[in-house]
Amino acid sequence: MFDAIADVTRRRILALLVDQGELCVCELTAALDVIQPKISRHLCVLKDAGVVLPRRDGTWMFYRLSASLPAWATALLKALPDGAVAEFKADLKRLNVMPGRPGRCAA
Amino acid sequence: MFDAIADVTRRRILALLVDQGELCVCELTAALDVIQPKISRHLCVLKDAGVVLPRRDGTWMFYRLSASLPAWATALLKALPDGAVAEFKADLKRLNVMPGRPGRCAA
DNA sequence: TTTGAATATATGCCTAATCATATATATGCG
DNA sequence: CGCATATATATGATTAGGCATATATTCAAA
Repeated sequence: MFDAIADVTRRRILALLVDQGELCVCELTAALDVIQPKISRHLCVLKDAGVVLPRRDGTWMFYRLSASLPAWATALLKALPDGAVAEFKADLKRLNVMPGRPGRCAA
Repeated sequence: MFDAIADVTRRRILALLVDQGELCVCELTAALDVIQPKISRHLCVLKDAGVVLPRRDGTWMFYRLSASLPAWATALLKALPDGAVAEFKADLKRLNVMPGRPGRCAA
């Protein structure tokens, strides 16, 4: 968990997931404005740490926060969008103006 | 703050400070059973990050948690001794059997 | 059905940078 | 002097980053 939140890019991803619930790689790529392999790598770290869970929907890979986390970790994650991640507002803005955002087909 | 808790040794120090309130370098050295320069270095990181505050009492340098921290940070720190830092119990045990522990002279 | 293209995502490979650590030395206090 | 603490330098290990490429899924066409 501590490794998961040790990196700025991962904290930006987590802040968006706390706020949005579930996002795919291309949405995170657009929101953070960083190249796709970088997003994929950090998502892999978060997945291996058990912090996020993947879900495939056709071509897209959606990631969401894991439900089974210690209370202190959940509390910390919830604090990320509220001031603990400086880039959050800008990231959310880019996400909302992103063209061609995939629709959700519940699993 | 995230840098501060990114390292295991620093988390062990913080867990002890949460539990004990204030400790000097030699106490932390004995409790964690690591060499003194390593403790000093990590305390310097924590001090520069504004997480701990130093106090000199004669030969000893005491460190305590900073009072002005965001709520989420305080909540996180409080969680450290309770399961988030695996070595906490052993560290506390070594602290309590340490010989020649300095007495406190309130500043 | 098979072939091919387009999109989305993951992964090797390499470089650069960051970070923790150890040894040794220096400073400060009694 | 002695004890407690800090710092300087060098080294090793981990890690993020970019680029290119590989895999996977879908859809369209023959």
